[in-house]
Amino acid sequence: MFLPEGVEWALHCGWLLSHLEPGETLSSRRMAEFYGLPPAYLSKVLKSLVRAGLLEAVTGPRGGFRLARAPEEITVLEIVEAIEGRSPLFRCMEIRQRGPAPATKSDCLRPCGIAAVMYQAESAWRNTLRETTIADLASHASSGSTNRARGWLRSLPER
Amino acid sequence: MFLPEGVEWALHCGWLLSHLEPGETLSSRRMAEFYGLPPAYLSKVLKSLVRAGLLEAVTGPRGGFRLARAPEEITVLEIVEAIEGRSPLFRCMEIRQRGPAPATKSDCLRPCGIAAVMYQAESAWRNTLRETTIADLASHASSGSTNRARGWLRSLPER
DNA sequence: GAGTATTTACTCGGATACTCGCTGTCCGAGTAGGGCCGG
DNA sequence: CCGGCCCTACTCGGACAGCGAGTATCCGAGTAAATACTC
Repeated sequence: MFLPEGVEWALHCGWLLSHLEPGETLSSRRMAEFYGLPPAYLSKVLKSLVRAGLLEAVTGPRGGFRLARAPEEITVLEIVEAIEGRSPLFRCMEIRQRGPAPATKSDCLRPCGIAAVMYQAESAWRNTLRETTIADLASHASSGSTNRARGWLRSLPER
Repeated sequence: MFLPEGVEWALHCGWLLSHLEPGETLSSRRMAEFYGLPPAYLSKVLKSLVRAGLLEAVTGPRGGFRLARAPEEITVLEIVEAIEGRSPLFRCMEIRQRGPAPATKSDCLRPCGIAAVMYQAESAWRNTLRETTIADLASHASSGSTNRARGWLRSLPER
């Protein structure tokens, strides 16, 4: 059971978009080229980010995507949830209520110990992802990676 | 993207097996009956736990499963990994090495910031699951649940 | 030369196939106990 | 009544279908810029 591959793509693209000048956009086609990804599917992934309000899309020539907010205001968790969905990793099916000796209604007011542990672990996972923003990714990236991205962006046909 | 449903089943069955007397076993059929689960598929799930060394299986009449270790020595994480696999939730495809401006070998000695965050979050998730054992689940369970399980176990045809 | 209508090329957006893993099921090998037969 | 043999019933174990989410792709609507034409 893996996270969708699009999550990784979305995070990398978010990082790349944070290196644009204000107001500038970058097309899905360019990003797919930079990372060697299938353009059509990447477009689908980025569309999810637009729906979630994390990216803004500009149609037409010289159009593309840009961050809808400042990089400091976009967390890794938001991007993950935009692609993967807000549904919990662990879904309690309440099997304790089934069978010949089902749990009573009063017992089920609180989640069972198993669900509690799973929810707690998932909360730890989400909290870690929430503590990192796109800006953090950019500031902690190696200078080599940053220079490569900026250089490639400048090499694109201007305007 | 959900965790396999078998994870929940395995955890509940582990909890139930911890209520057996030493040396006693409980068949897959009985457990499926108790939780209202498809017997064949539950058997498949429990088989994974045997492969992982968490459960012991006894074939033949009056056979079944029992915990391979003391409940205090079996963590929730071990059960999850036995079903779901030891592979990480996030799998870095190293897309930074692809495209027209690939990352250099020296840059890739360390994981990129994105992979680092994902691994850190996953580590937090696993650590939480590792801190809880089957014995903890049993001790924190409501008295109602415990009594229901014990009572049902005693109601089974003896020997 | 300047303004304008047209063409063009490029973008995102939604609707449509394909693949693989989780879900679900089945039947076979093996065993422990119970029953039957003989002494 | 007692011992041994056989048989049955029940268990786990591995191999075989079905479905849904993720993967991948295509074409259409819309737009901004560049172009060509007219005045």
